[in-house]
Amino acid sequence: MPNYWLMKTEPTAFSIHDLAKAPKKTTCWEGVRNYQARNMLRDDIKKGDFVLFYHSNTDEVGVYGTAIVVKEGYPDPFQFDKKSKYFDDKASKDTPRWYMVDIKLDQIFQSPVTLTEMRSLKPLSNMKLLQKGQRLSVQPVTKTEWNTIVKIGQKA
DNA sequence: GCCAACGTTGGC
DNA sequence: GCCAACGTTGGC
Repeated sequence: MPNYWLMKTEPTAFSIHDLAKAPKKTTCWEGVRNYQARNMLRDDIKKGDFVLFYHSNTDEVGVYGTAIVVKEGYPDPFQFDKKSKYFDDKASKDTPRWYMVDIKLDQIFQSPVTLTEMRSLKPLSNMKLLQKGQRLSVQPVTKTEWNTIVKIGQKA
């Protein structure tokens, strides 16, 4: 049984359209530097799991499409790269601190399911994303939440 | 650009 | 282990 997740990105840094243009429409999800999110990337997110692709910090905030996990948690190499902004001198190859997964584009929605719209939907009333102060860039999503959003995204 | 909410750091 | 200071996230 696959699980469902939501991943946030700032589209100025990496958007779903960038993912569409990437080789094999696949990218590694580097740069997550939060322990809770790290634990999910390392332990919980499995190959074949589904991802809601969310744009934050933009004019129209919301879910822009879906992706599939094609590679499970492995050490984020940028933590070892002194030139990277994600470099972490407390991490070593023997004891990596940060992890990432690879995801592949599934579909881009006809039009995004906006945060405003999501707030108005009953089945999403308990969704983590909509709770106050929720900043996690990787979050679990229930199957119901997934189905609700994807249905609207596809229809729109 | 503002600012509330949250996470991390570091002195004690 | 406490907590103030600081940095970051992210909606608006």
